[in-house]
Amino acid sequence: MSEQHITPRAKDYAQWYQDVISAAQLAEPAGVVRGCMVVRPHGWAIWEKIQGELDRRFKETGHQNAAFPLLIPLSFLQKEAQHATGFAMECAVVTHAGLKTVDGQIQLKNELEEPYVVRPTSETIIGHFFAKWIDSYRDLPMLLNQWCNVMRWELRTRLFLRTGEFWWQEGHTAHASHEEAREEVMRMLDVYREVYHDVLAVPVIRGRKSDNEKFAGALETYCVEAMMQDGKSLQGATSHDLGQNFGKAFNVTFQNKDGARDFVWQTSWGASTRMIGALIMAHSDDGGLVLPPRLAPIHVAIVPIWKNDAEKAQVLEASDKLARELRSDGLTVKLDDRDDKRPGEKYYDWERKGVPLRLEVGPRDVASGTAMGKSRIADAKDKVKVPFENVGVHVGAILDSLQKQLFERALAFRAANIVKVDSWADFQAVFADQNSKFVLAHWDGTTETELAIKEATKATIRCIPLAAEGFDDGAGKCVKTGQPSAQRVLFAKNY
RNA sequence: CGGGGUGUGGCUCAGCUUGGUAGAGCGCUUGGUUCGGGACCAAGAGGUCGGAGGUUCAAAUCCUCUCACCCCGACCA
Repeated sequence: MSEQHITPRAKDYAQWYQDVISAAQLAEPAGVVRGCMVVRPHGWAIWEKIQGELDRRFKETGHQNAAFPLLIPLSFLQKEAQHATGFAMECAVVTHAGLKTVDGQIQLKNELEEPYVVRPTSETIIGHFFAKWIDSYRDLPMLLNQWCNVMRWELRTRLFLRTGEFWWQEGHTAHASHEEAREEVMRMLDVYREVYHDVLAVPVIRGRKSDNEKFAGALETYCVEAMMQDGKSLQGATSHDLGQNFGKAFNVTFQNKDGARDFVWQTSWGASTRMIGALIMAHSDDGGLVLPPRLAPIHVAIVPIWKNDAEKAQVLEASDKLARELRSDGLTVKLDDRDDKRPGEKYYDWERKGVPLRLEVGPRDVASGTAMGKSRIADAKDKVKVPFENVGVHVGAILDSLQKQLFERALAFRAANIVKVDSWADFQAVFADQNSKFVLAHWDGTTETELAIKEATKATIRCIPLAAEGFDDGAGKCVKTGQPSAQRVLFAKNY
Protein backbone atom coordinates (compact mmCIF):
# COMPACT_ATOMS: atom_id res chain seq x y z
CA MET A 1 0.00 0.00 0.00
CA SER A 2 2.67 2.52 -0.82
CA GLU A 3 1.68 6.12 -1.29
CA GLN A 4 1.46 6.74 -4.97
CA HIS A 5 1.97 9.95 -6.80
CA ILE A 6 -0.06 10.37 -9.97
CA THR A 7 1.38 12.65 -12.63
CA PRO A 8 -1.33 15.10 -13.81
CA ARG A 9 -2.71 14.48 -17.29
CA ALA A 10 -1.81 17.96 -18.44
CA LYS A 11 1.83 17.48 -17.51
CA ASP A 12 2.52 14.11 -19.11
CA TYR A 13 -0.38 12.07 -20.42
CA ALA A 14 1.60 8.89 -21.03
CA GLN A 15 3.10 8.99 -17.56
CA TRP A 16 -0.32 9.70 -16.07
CA TYR A 17 -1.68 6.57 -17.77
CA GLN A 18 1.02 4.43 -16.23
CA ASP A 19 0.65 6.05 -12.83
CA VAL A 20 -3.08 5.34 -12.79
CA ILE A 21 -2.44 1.67 -13.54
CA SER A 22 0.25 1.44 -10.92
CA ALA A 23 -1.67 3.33 -8.22
CA ALA A 24 -4.78 1.22 -8.77
CA GLN A 25 -2.65 -1.93 -8.81
CA LEU A 26 -4.15 -3.09 -12.09
CA ALA A 27 -1.03 -4.46 -13.75
CA GLU A 28 2.69 -4.08 -14.13
CA PRO A 29 5.29 -4.98 -16.74
CA ALA A 30 6.44 -8.54 -16.14
CA GLY A 31 10.02 -7.34 -16.48
CA VAL A 32 11.38 -10.86 -16.74
CA VAL A 33 9.41 -11.61 -19.93
CA ARG A 34 9.86 -9.15 -22.75
CA GLY A 35 6.82 -7.01 -23.48
CA CYS A 36 4.48 -9.03 -21.30
CA MET A 37 2.43 -7.89 -18.34
CA VAL A 38 1.26 -9.25 -15.06
CA VAL A 39 -2.39 -8.47 -14.51
CA ARG A 40 -2.86 -7.97 -10.78
CA PRO A 41 -6.02 -9.05 -8.96
CA HIS A 42 -7.79 -5.70 -9.20
CA GLY A 43 -7.12 -5.50 -12.94
CA TRP A 44 -8.16 -9.08 -13.52
CA ALA A 45 -11.37 -8.53 -11.56
CA ILE A 46 -12.28 -5.78 -14.02
CA TRP A 47 -11.48 -8.10 -16.92
CA GLU A 48 -13.70 -10.79 -15.40
CA LYS A 49 -16.55 -8.29 -15.27
CA ILE A 50 -16.00 -7.38 -18.93
CA GLN A 51 -15.82 -11.07 -19.83
CA GLY A 52 -19.08 -11.73 -18.03
CA GLU A 53 -20.90 -8.98 -19.90
CA LEU A 54 -19.55 -10.06 -23.29
CA ASP A 55 -19.96 -13.77 -22.72
CA ARG A 56 -23.61 -13.44 -21.73
CA ARG A 57 -24.32 -11.53 -24.93
CA PHE A 58 -22.38 -14.01 -27.07
CA LYS A 59 -24.52 -16.82 -25.70
CA GLU A 60 -27.70 -14.82 -26.14
CA THR A 61 -26.79 -14.48 -29.81
CA GLY A 62 -26.36 -18.22 -30.18
CA HIS A 63 -22.62 -18.77 -29.74
CA GLN A 64 -20.89 -21.54 -27.84
CA ASN A 65 -17.47 -21.44 -26.20
CA ALA A 66 -14.73 -23.87 -27.14
CA ALA A 67 -10.96 -24.11 -26.77
CA PHE A 68 -8.31 -24.71 -29.42
CA PRO A 69 -4.57 -25.38 -29.10
CA LEU A 70 -2.18 -22.64 -28.10
CA LEU A 71 0.32 -23.91 -30.67
CA ILE A 72 -0.34 -23.80 -34.37
CA PRO A 73 1.64 -25.73 -37.00
CA LEU A 74 3.78 -23.31 -38.95
CA SER A 75 2.40 -24.63 -42.23
CA PHE A 76 -1.11 -23.47 -41.26
CA LEU A 77 0.03 -19.85 -41.28
CA GLN A 78 1.21 -20.22 -44.85
CA LYS A 79 -2.14 -21.31 -46.22
CA GLU A 80 -3.65 -17.85 -46.43
CA ALA A 81 -1.16 -15.53 -48.10
CA GLN A 82 -2.30 -12.15 -46.77
CA HIS A 83 -2.74 -13.57 -43.31
CA ALA A 84 0.77 -15.01 -43.31
CA THR A 85 2.48 -11.78 -44.32
CA GLY A 86 0.29 -9.80 -41.92
CA PHE A 87 1.41 -11.74 -38.87
CA ALA A 88 4.84 -13.01 -39.91
CA MET A 89 6.87 -10.47 -37.96
CA GLU A 90 4.86 -10.88 -34.78
CA CYS A 91 5.05 -14.62 -34.36
CA ALA A 92 6.79 -16.34 -31.49
CA VAL A 93 7.90 -19.76 -32.66
CA VAL A 94 8.41 -23.01 -30.76
CA THR A 95 11.26 -24.94 -32.33
CA HIS A 96 12.29 -27.42 -29.65
CA ALA A 97 10.83 -29.90 -27.21
CA GLY A 98 12.60 -31.03 -24.07
CA LEU A 99 15.74 -29.95 -22.30
CA LYS A 100 19.02 -31.60 -21.44
CA THR A 101 21.77 -30.76 -19.03
CA VAL A 102 25.29 -30.46 -20.46
CA ASP A 103 28.11 -29.53 -18.06
CA GLY A 104 25.57 -28.15 -15.64
CA GLN A 105 24.00 -25.98 -18.32
CA ILE A 106 20.46 -26.50 -19.51
CA GLN A 107 20.25 -26.83 -23.29
CA LEU A 108 17.52 -27.44 -25.83
CA LYS A 109 17.08 -31.08 -26.66
CA ASN A 110 14.95 -32.13 -29.63
CA GLU A 111 14.41 -29.87 -32.58
CA LEU A 112 10.89 -30.18 -33.92
CA GLU A 113 10.42 -31.37 -37.47
CA GLU A 114 7.79 -28.68 -37.98
CA PRO A 115 7.94 -25.64 -35.70
CA TYR A 116 4.81 -24.37 -33.98
CA VAL A 117 3.71 -20.79 -33.81
CA VAL A 118 2.32 -19.52 -30.52
CA ARG A 119 -1.11 -18.37 -31.67
CA PRO A 120 -1.27 -14.69 -32.61
CA THR A 121 -4.95 -15.39 -33.50
CA SER A 122 -6.69 -18.64 -34.32
CA GLU A 123 -8.30 -18.34 -37.76
CA THR A 124 -6.01 -20.97 -39.20
CA ILE A 125 -6.31 -23.72 -36.65
CA ILE A 126 -10.04 -23.17 -36.27
CA GLY A 127 -10.33 -23.26 -40.07
CA HIS A 128 -8.72 -26.67 -39.97
CA PHE A 129 -11.35 -27.97 -37.58
CA PHE A 130 -14.19 -26.30 -39.38
CA ALA A 131 -13.17 -28.32 -42.44
CA LYS A 132 -13.42 -31.45 -40.35
CA TRP A 133 -16.72 -30.65 -38.71
CA ILE A 134 -18.68 -29.06 -41.52
CA ASP A 135 -20.18 -31.22 -44.30
CA SER A 136 -23.70 -30.02 -44.88
CA TYR A 137 -25.68 -26.80 -44.84
CA ARG A 138 -27.33 -28.45 -41.81
CA ASP A 139 -24.04 -27.97 -39.91
CA LEU A 140 -24.28 -24.23 -40.49
CA PRO A 141 -24.09 -21.71 -39.12
CA MET A 142 -21.29 -22.80 -36.83
CA LEU A 143 -20.99 -20.18 -34.11
CA LEU A 144 -17.98 -20.53 -31.83
CA ASN A 145 -16.05 -18.34 -29.43
CA GLN A 146 -12.83 -18.90 -27.55
CA TRP A 147 -11.56 -17.08 -24.46
CA CYS A 148 -7.80 -17.30 -24.42
CA ASN A 149 -4.45 -15.58 -24.42
CA VAL A 150 -2.52 -14.88 -27.60
CA MET A 151 1.00 -13.71 -28.30
CA ARG A 152 2.26 -11.10 -30.72
CA TRP A 153 5.91 -10.19 -30.59
CA GLU A 154 5.35 -6.44 -30.55
CA LEU A 155 8.29 -4.13 -30.83
CA ARG A 156 6.86 -1.46 -28.62
CA THR A 157 4.53 -2.31 -25.76
CA ARG A 158 2.30 -0.40 -23.38
CA LEU A 159 0.32 -1.90 -20.51
CA PHE A 160 -3.09 -3.09 -21.69
CA LEU A 161 -2.88 -1.20 -25.00
CA ARG A 162 -0.25 -3.38 -26.60
CA THR A 163 1.58 -6.20 -24.86
CA GLY A 164 3.37 -9.27 -26.11
CA GLU A 165 0.81 -11.53 -24.53
CA PHE A 166 -2.76 -10.44 -24.06
CA TRP A 167 -6.08 -11.93 -23.12
CA TRP A 168 -9.08 -11.74 -25.39
CA GLN A 169 -11.96 -13.56 -26.94
CA GLU A 170 -12.06 -14.52 -30.57
CA GLY A 171 -15.34 -15.47 -32.17
CA HIS A 172 -15.18 -17.65 -35.27
CA THR A 173 -18.23 -18.45 -37.32
CA ALA A 174 -19.03 -20.19 -40.60
CA HIS A 175 -22.11 -19.53 -42.70
CA ALA A 176 -23.83 -20.78 -45.81
CA SER A 177 -24.04 -17.40 -47.51
CA HIS A 178 -22.18 -14.16 -47.65
CA GLU A 179 -25.31 -12.32 -46.67
CA GLU A 180 -25.69 -14.36 -43.51
CA ALA A 181 -22.01 -13.88 -42.65
CA ARG A 182 -22.34 -10.14 -43.11
CA GLU A 183 -25.32 -10.09 -40.75
CA GLU A 184 -23.18 -11.86 -38.18
CA VAL A 185 -20.36 -9.33 -38.62
CA MET A 186 -22.74 -6.46 -37.95
CA ARG A 187 -24.55 -8.26 -35.13
CA MET A 188 -21.32 -8.75 -33.20
CA LEU A 189 -20.17 -5.22 -33.92
CA ASP A 190 -23.37 -4.07 -32.25
CA VAL A 191 -22.74 -6.35 -29.28
CA TYR A 192 -19.40 -4.61 -28.79
CA ARG A 193 -21.04 -1.23 -29.14
CA GLU A 194 -23.65 -2.16 -26.55
CA VAL A 195 -21.04 -3.29 -24.04
CA TYR A 196 -18.98 -0.14 -24.59
CA HIS A 197 -22.01 2.10 -24.17
CA ASP A 198 -23.98 0.32 -21.44
CA VAL A 199 -21.17 -1.21 -19.41
CA LEU A 200 -17.92 0.67 -19.99
CA ALA A 201 -19.82 3.95 -20.44
CA VAL A 202 -17.52 4.72 -23.36
CA PRO A 203 -19.19 6.00 -26.54
CA VAL A 204 -17.89 4.42 -29.73
CA ILE A 205 -18.21 5.02 -33.44
CA ARG A 206 -18.89 2.00 -35.61
CA GLY A 207 -17.28 1.89 -38.99
CA ARG A 208 -15.43 0.01 -41.67
CA LYS A 209 -11.65 -0.04 -41.95
CA SER A 210 -9.91 1.21 -45.06
CA ASP A 211 -8.11 -1.45 -47.12
CA ASN A 212 -4.87 -0.30 -45.60
CA GLU A 213 -6.08 -0.85 -42.04
CA LYS A 214 -8.12 -4.02 -42.41
CA PHE A 215 -7.29 -7.41 -40.88
CA ALA A 216 -4.81 -9.57 -42.77
CA GLY A 217 -6.93 -12.04 -44.69
CA ALA A 218 -10.29 -10.28 -44.35
CA LEU A 219 -12.57 -9.02 -47.10
CA GLU A 220 -13.63 -6.23 -44.80
CA THR A 221 -12.96 -5.24 -41.23
CA TYR A 222 -15.43 -3.37 -39.05
CA CYS A 223 -14.54 -1.76 -35.77
CA VAL A 224 -15.64 0.44 -32.93
CA GLU A 225 -13.46 3.47 -32.22
CA ALA A 226 -13.41 5.35 -28.93
CA MET A 227 -12.00 8.78 -28.15
CA MET A 228 -9.49 9.02 -25.34
CA GLN A 229 -9.00 12.14 -23.23
CA ASP A 230 -6.05 13.28 -25.32
CA GLY A 231 -8.19 13.25 -28.47
CA LYS A 232 -6.57 10.12 -29.84
CA SER A 233 -8.59 7.15 -30.97
CA LEU A 234 -8.49 3.64 -29.63
CA GLN A 235 -9.81 0.72 -31.64
CA GLY A 236 -12.06 -0.99 -29.13
CA ALA A 237 -13.01 -4.18 -30.94
CA THR A 238 -13.09 -5.61 -34.43
CA SER A 239 -15.44 -7.75 -36.48
CA HIS A 240 -14.20 -9.24 -39.73
CA ASP A 241 -15.94 -10.41 -42.84
CA LEU A 242 -13.49 -13.11 -43.94
CA GLY A 243 -15.45 -13.96 -47.07
CA GLN A 244 -14.35 -17.36 -48.39
CA ASN A 245 -10.65 -16.65 -47.95
CA PHE A 246 -10.08 -19.06 -45.08
CA GLY A 247 -12.73 -21.43 -46.37
CA LYS A 248 -10.67 -21.82 -49.54
CA ALA A 249 -7.34 -21.94 -47.72
CA PHE A 250 -8.51 -24.72 -45.39
CA ASN A 251 -10.95 -26.34 -47.77
CA VAL A 252 -13.97 -25.76 -45.58
CA THR A 253 -16.81 -26.87 -47.83
CA PHE A 254 -20.42 -27.86 -47.38
CA GLN A 255 -23.15 -29.31 -49.53
CA ASN A 256 -26.12 -27.02 -50.02
CA LYS A 257 -29.79 -27.89 -50.37
CA ASP A 258 -29.36 -28.37 -54.10
CA GLY A 259 -26.55 -30.84 -53.58
CA ALA A 260 -23.82 -28.50 -54.82
CA ARG A 261 -20.60 -28.01 -52.84
CA ASP A 262 -19.50 -24.53 -51.81
CA PHE A 263 -16.95 -22.94 -49.54
CA VAL A 264 -18.26 -21.54 -46.26
CA TRP A 265 -18.40 -17.81 -45.54
CA GLN A 266 -16.59 -16.99 -42.33
CA THR A 267 -16.38 -14.23 -39.78
CA SER A 268 -14.15 -13.55 -36.83
CA TRP A 269 -14.47 -10.91 -34.15
CA GLY A 270 -12.49 -10.04 -31.07
CA ALA A 271 -12.03 -7.80 -28.08
CA SER A 272 -9.16 -7.88 -25.66
CA THR A 273 -7.74 -6.68 -22.35
CA ARG A 274 -7.09 -3.52 -24.28
CA MET A 275 -10.64 -2.60 -23.27
CA ILE A 276 -9.22 -1.88 -19.83
CA GLY A 277 -6.88 0.65 -21.42
CA ALA A 278 -9.87 2.28 -23.11
CA LEU A 279 -11.67 2.39 -19.81
CA ILE A 280 -8.75 4.08 -18.08
CA MET A 281 -8.11 6.69 -20.74
CA ALA A 282 -11.79 7.52 -21.19
CA HIS A 283 -12.79 8.14 -17.57
CA SER A 284 -9.91 8.37 -15.15
CA ASP A 285 -8.64 11.65 -13.72
CA ASP A 286 -5.67 13.10 -11.87
CA GLY A 287 -6.87 11.36 -8.71
CA GLY A 288 -6.51 7.96 -10.35
CA LEU A 289 -8.79 5.31 -11.72
CA VAL A 290 -12.46 6.02 -12.33
CA LEU A 291 -14.64 2.97 -12.89
CA PRO A 292 -18.21 2.84 -14.11
CA PRO A 293 -20.27 1.04 -11.45
CA ARG A 294 -21.12 -1.84 -13.78
CA LEU A 295 -17.45 -2.78 -14.02
CA ALA A 296 -16.30 -1.94 -10.52
CA PRO A 297 -15.06 -4.97 -8.59
CA ILE A 298 -15.92 -3.00 -5.43
CA HIS A 299 -19.04 -0.82 -5.63
CA VAL A 300 -18.94 0.76 -2.21
CA ALA A 301 -16.15 1.41 0.28
CA ILE A 302 -17.36 2.09 3.79
CA VAL A 303 -14.94 4.12 5.90
CA PRO A 304 -15.78 4.05 9.58
CA ILE A 305 -14.53 6.95 11.70
CA TRP A 306 -13.84 6.76 15.42
CA LYS A 307 -11.79 8.42 18.18
CA ASN A 308 -11.95 5.81 20.92
CA ASP A 309 -12.96 2.22 21.59
CA ALA A 310 -16.54 3.06 22.46
CA GLU A 311 -17.00 4.98 19.21
CA LYS A 312 -15.18 2.29 17.29
CA ALA A 313 -17.59 -0.39 18.49
CA GLN A 314 -20.54 1.81 17.69
CA VAL A 315 -19.53 2.83 14.16
CA LEU A 316 -18.30 -0.62 13.22
CA GLU A 317 -21.60 -2.12 14.24
CA ALA A 318 -23.51 0.40 12.13
CA SER A 319 -21.05 0.01 9.23
CA ASP A 320 -21.28 -3.73 9.31
CA LYS A 321 -25.07 -3.56 9.21
CA LEU A 322 -24.87 -1.24 6.20
CA ALA A 323 -22.44 -3.55 4.46
CA ARG A 324 -24.68 -6.57 4.97
CA GLU A 325 -27.72 -4.78 3.68
CA LEU A 326 -25.91 -3.55 0.57
CA ARG A 327 -24.48 -7.00 -0.09
CA SER A 328 -27.94 -8.50 0.12
CA ASP A 329 -28.82 -6.16 -2.74
CA GLY A 330 -26.07 -7.72 -4.83
CA LEU A 331 -23.45 -5.03 -4.35
CA THR A 332 -19.82 -5.65 -3.53
CA VAL A 333 -18.88 -3.75 -0.41
CA LYS A 334 -15.54 -3.18 1.27
CA LEU A 335 -15.73 -2.25 4.93
CA ASP A 336 -12.39 -0.59 5.57
CA ASP A 337 -11.87 -1.21 9.27
CA ARG A 338 -8.09 -1.02 9.15
CA ASP A 339 -6.93 0.64 12.33
CA ASP A 340 -3.47 1.58 11.13
CA LYS A 341 -4.77 4.17 8.67
CA ARG A 342 -6.67 7.35 9.30
CA PRO A 343 -9.80 8.16 7.31
CA GLY A 344 -8.14 10.65 4.97
CA GLU A 345 -5.66 8.12 3.71
CA LYS A 346 -8.41 5.57 3.18
CA TYR A 347 -10.29 8.09 1.05
CA TYR A 348 -7.33 8.48 -1.28
CA ASP A 349 -6.74 4.76 -1.25
CA TRP A 350 -10.20 3.88 -2.55
CA GLU A 351 -10.37 6.82 -4.90
CA ARG A 352 -7.24 5.88 -6.79
CA LYS A 353 -8.63 2.34 -7.12
CA GLY A 354 -11.74 3.74 -8.78
CA VAL A 355 -14.37 2.67 -6.22
CA PRO A 356 -17.55 4.45 -7.41
CA LEU A 357 -19.00 5.33 -4.01
CA ARG A 358 -17.57 5.93 -0.55
CA LEU A 359 -19.73 5.96 2.56
CA GLU A 360 -18.33 7.56 5.71
CA VAL A 361 -19.79 6.38 8.98
CA GLY A 362 -18.79 8.28 12.13
CA PRO A 363 -20.46 8.90 15.49
CA ARG A 364 -22.39 11.86 14.07
CA ASP A 365 -23.75 9.68 11.28
CA VAL A 366 -24.77 6.89 13.60
CA ALA A 367 -26.65 9.47 15.67
CA SER A 368 -28.43 10.93 12.65
CA GLY A 369 -29.09 7.62 10.91
CA THR A 370 -27.31 8.70 7.73
CA ALA A 371 -23.89 8.11 6.18
CA MET A 372 -21.91 10.70 4.25
CA GLY A 373 -21.65 9.57 0.66
CA LYS A 374 -19.18 10.73 -1.97
CA SER A 375 -19.31 9.56 -5.54
CA ARG A 376 -15.91 9.03 -7.19
CA ILE A 377 -16.29 11.98 -9.52
CA ALA A 378 -17.94 14.41 -7.08
CA ASP A 379 -16.02 17.23 -5.42
CA ALA A 380 -14.91 16.53 -1.85
CA LYS A 381 -17.20 19.31 -0.69
CA ASP A 382 -20.19 17.78 -2.42
CA LYS A 383 -20.82 14.85 -0.10
CA VAL A 384 -24.42 13.75 0.21
CA LYS A 385 -26.33 12.29 3.13
CA VAL A 386 -27.34 8.69 2.53
CA PRO A 387 -30.03 7.39 4.93
CA PHE A 388 -29.43 4.04 6.62
CA GLU A 389 -33.07 3.27 5.95
CA ASN A 390 -33.46 1.60 2.55
CA VAL A 391 -29.78 2.24 1.94
CA GLY A 392 -29.76 -0.14 -1.02
CA VAL A 393 -32.24 2.00 -2.90
CA HIS A 394 -30.29 5.19 -2.26
CA VAL A 395 -26.96 3.65 -3.17
CA GLY A 396 -28.46 2.04 -6.24
CA ALA A 397 -29.69 5.41 -7.43
CA ILE A 398 -26.29 7.02 -6.88
CA LEU A 399 -24.53 4.25 -8.79
CA ASP A 400 -27.02 4.37 -11.65
CA SER A 401 -26.58 8.09 -11.84
CA LEU A 402 -22.79 7.79 -11.90
CA GLN A 403 -22.93 5.19 -14.65
CA LYS A 404 -25.03 7.61 -16.69
CA GLN A 405 -22.91 10.65 -15.85
CA LEU A 406 -19.74 8.92 -17.02
CA PHE A 407 -21.23 8.07 -20.38
CA GLU A 408 -22.63 11.54 -20.85
CA ARG A 409 -19.40 13.18 -19.79
CA ALA A 410 -17.46 11.07 -22.29
CA LEU A 411 -20.02 11.75 -24.99
CA ALA A 412 -19.88 15.49 -24.35
CA PHE A 413 -16.08 15.41 -24.48
CA ARG A 414 -16.20 13.62 -27.80
CA ALA A 415 -18.80 16.04 -29.18
CA ALA A 416 -16.54 18.92 -28.22
CA ASN A 417 -13.57 17.34 -29.96
CA ILE A 418 -15.03 16.09 -33.20
CA VAL A 419 -14.85 18.46 -36.13
CA LYS A 420 -15.67 18.54 -39.81
CA VAL A 421 -12.69 19.77 -41.77
CA ASP A 422 -12.69 20.74 -45.45
CA SER A 423 -9.32 22.36 -46.05
CA TRP A 424 -5.90 20.80 -45.94
CA ALA A 425 -4.53 23.73 -43.92
CA ASP A 426 -7.19 23.27 -41.25
CA PHE A 427 -6.57 19.52 -41.29
CA GLN A 428 -2.88 19.97 -40.61
CA ALA A 429 -3.59 22.53 -37.90
CA VAL A 430 -5.78 20.10 -35.97
CA PHE A 431 -3.02 17.50 -35.88
CA ALA A 432 -0.11 19.86 -35.25
CA ASP A 433 2.40 18.74 -32.62
CA GLN A 434 1.01 16.00 -30.41
CA ASN A 435 -2.58 17.16 -30.83
CA SER A 436 -5.42 15.03 -32.02
CA LYS A 437 -9.17 15.29 -32.41
CA PHE A 438 -11.71 13.29 -34.32
CA VAL A 439 -11.79 14.81 -37.76
CA LEU A 440 -14.54 14.05 -40.26
CA ALA A 441 -13.14 14.80 -43.66
CA HIS A 442 -13.52 13.72 -47.25
CA TRP A 443 -11.06 11.24 -48.71
CA ASP A 444 -10.62 10.13 -52.30
CA GLY A 445 -10.62 6.45 -51.34
CA THR A 446 -7.04 5.63 -52.34
CA THR A 447 -4.42 4.05 -50.11
CA GLU A 448 -1.90 6.42 -51.66
CA THR A 449 -3.71 9.46 -50.29
CA GLU A 450 -4.29 7.80 -46.95
CA LEU A 451 -0.57 7.15 -46.56
CA ALA A 452 0.32 10.67 -47.69
CA ILE A 453 -1.98 12.09 -45.03
CA LYS A 454 -0.44 9.84 -42.42
CA GLU A 455 3.04 10.86 -43.47
CA ALA A 456 2.17 14.54 -43.20
CA THR A 457 0.12 14.52 -39.99
CA LYS A 458 0.43 11.12 -38.26
CA ALA A 459 -3.35 10.92 -38.43
CA THR A 460 -4.89 7.82 -39.97
CA ILE A 461 -8.31 6.78 -41.11
CA ARG A 462 -9.79 5.19 -38.03
CA CYS A 463 -12.89 4.11 -39.88
CA ILE A 464 -15.44 4.91 -42.51
CA PRO A 465 -18.39 5.50 -40.18
CA LEU A 466 -21.58 3.56 -40.71
CA ALA A 467 -24.51 5.61 -41.97
CA ALA A 468 -26.27 4.84 -38.68
CA GLU A 469 -23.69 6.96 -36.83
CA GLY A 470 -25.26 10.01 -38.46
CA PHE A 471 -22.09 11.69 -39.67
CA ASP A 472 -22.78 11.36 -43.37
CA ASP A 473 -23.63 14.67 -44.99
CA GLY A 474 -23.21 13.68 -48.61
CA ALA A 475 -20.48 13.76 -51.20
CA GLY A 476 -17.59 16.20 -51.30
CA LYS A 477 -13.97 16.62 -52.28
CA CYS A 478 -10.94 14.93 -50.74
CA VAL A 479 -9.32 17.15 -48.12
CA LYS A 480 -5.88 16.33 -49.51
CA THR A 481 -6.27 15.84 -53.28
CA GLY A 482 -9.60 17.51 -54.11
CA GLN A 483 -10.74 14.35 -55.88
CA PRO A 484 -14.39 13.28 -55.52
CA SER A 485 -15.42 11.59 -52.25
CA ALA A 486 -18.67 9.81 -51.50
CA GLN A 487 -18.67 10.45 -47.75
CA ARG A 488 -16.64 11.78 -44.85
CA VAL A 489 -14.35 9.39 -43.03
CA LEU A 490 -12.99 9.55 -39.49
CA PHE A 491 -9.38 10.63 -39.06
CA ALA A 492 -7.42 10.67 -35.79
CA LYS A 493 -4.13 9.76 -34.27
CA ASN A 494 -4.48 6.42 -32.63
CA TYR A 495 -3.23 3.99 -30.00
C1' C B 1 13.97 -2.80 -35.33
C1' G B 2 16.40 2.72 -35.67
C1' G B 3 17.32 7.23 -32.35
C1' G B 4 17.40 9.04 -27.17
C1' G B 5 17.09 8.08 -21.87
C1' U B 6 17.08 5.18 -17.30
C1' G B 7 18.55 0.77 -14.18
C1' U B 8 21.51 1.70 -6.59
C1' G B 9 16.77 -1.76 -0.02
C1' G B 10 9.47 -2.46 -1.61
C1' C B 11 9.05 2.91 -4.04
C1' U B 12 11.43 7.77 -5.54
C1' C B 13 16.25 9.07 -5.94
C1' A B 14 21.56 10.96 -4.22
C1' G B 15 26.52 9.02 -4.68
C1' C B 16 29.71 8.07 -10.49
C1' U B 17 32.87 13.59 -13.32
C1' U B 18 38.09 12.87 -9.84
C1' G B 19 37.90 4.40 -8.06
C1' G B 20 39.19 3.67 -1.45
C1' U B 21 34.34 -0.35 3.99
C1' A B 22 26.73 1.62 0.39
C1' G B 23 23.24 6.81 1.75
C1' A B 24 18.45 9.80 2.21
C1' G B 25 13.12 10.32 2.10
C1' C B 26 8.83 7.43 1.77
C1' G B 27 7.06 2.49 2.75
C1' C B 28 7.66 -1.95 6.12
C1' U B 29 8.12 -4.18 11.59
C1' U B 30 7.41 -3.18 17.02
C1' G B 31 5.60 0.12 20.97
C1' G B 32 3.00 4.58 22.22
C1' U B 33 0.05 8.92 21.12
C1' U B 34 -3.58 9.84 17.20
C1' C B 35 -8.15 9.29 13.96
C1' G B 36 -14.54 13.75 9.86
C1' G B 37 -9.33 14.58 3.39
C1' G B 38 -2.63 11.64 2.59
C1' A B 39 -0.75 11.92 11.43
C1' C B 40 3.40 12.09 15.00
C1' C B 41 7.36 10.21 18.32
C1' A B 42 10.82 6.31 19.44
C1' A B 43 13.32 1.82 18.37
C1' G B 44 14.29 -1.78 14.35
C1' A B 45 14.58 -4.90 9.75
C1' G B 46 15.94 -4.57 4.77
C1' G B 47 20.70 -3.55 -0.78
C1' U B 48 26.96 -8.66 -3.24
C1' C B 49 24.46 -0.99 -6.71
C1' G B 50 20.08 -4.96 -13.61
C1' G B 51 23.45 -9.19 -15.41
C1' A B 52 28.24 -11.07 -17.48
C1' G B 53 33.19 -10.14 -18.58
C1' G B 54 37.49 -6.84 -18.29
C1' U B 55 41.10 -2.96 -16.19
C1' U B 56 43.04 -2.26 -11.08
C1' C B 57 46.18 -3.51 -4.86
C1' A B 58 40.96 -1.82 -4.85
C1' A B 59 34.91 -0.89 -9.08
C1' A B 60 28.11 1.45 -7.71
C1' U B 61 32.05 4.65 -9.93
C1' C B 62 36.38 3.31 -15.64
C1' C B 63 35.94 -0.10 -20.34
C1' U B 64 33.22 -4.01 -23.34
C1' C B 65 29.04 -6.92 -24.03
C1' U B 66 24.15 -8.08 -22.59
C1' C B 67 19.09 -7.71 -20.47
C1' A B 68 14.90 -4.87 -18.97
C1' C B 69 11.95 -0.56 -18.79
C1' C B 70 10.52 4.52 -20.55
C1' C B 71 10.18 8.36 -24.61
C1' C B 72 10.23 9.41 -30.17
C1' G B 73 9.82 6.79 -34.94
C1' A B 74 8.46 2.53 -38.20
C1' C B 75 4.96 -1.94 -37.31
C1' C B 76 0.50 -3.40 -34.88
C1' A B 77 -5.48 -4.84 -31.33
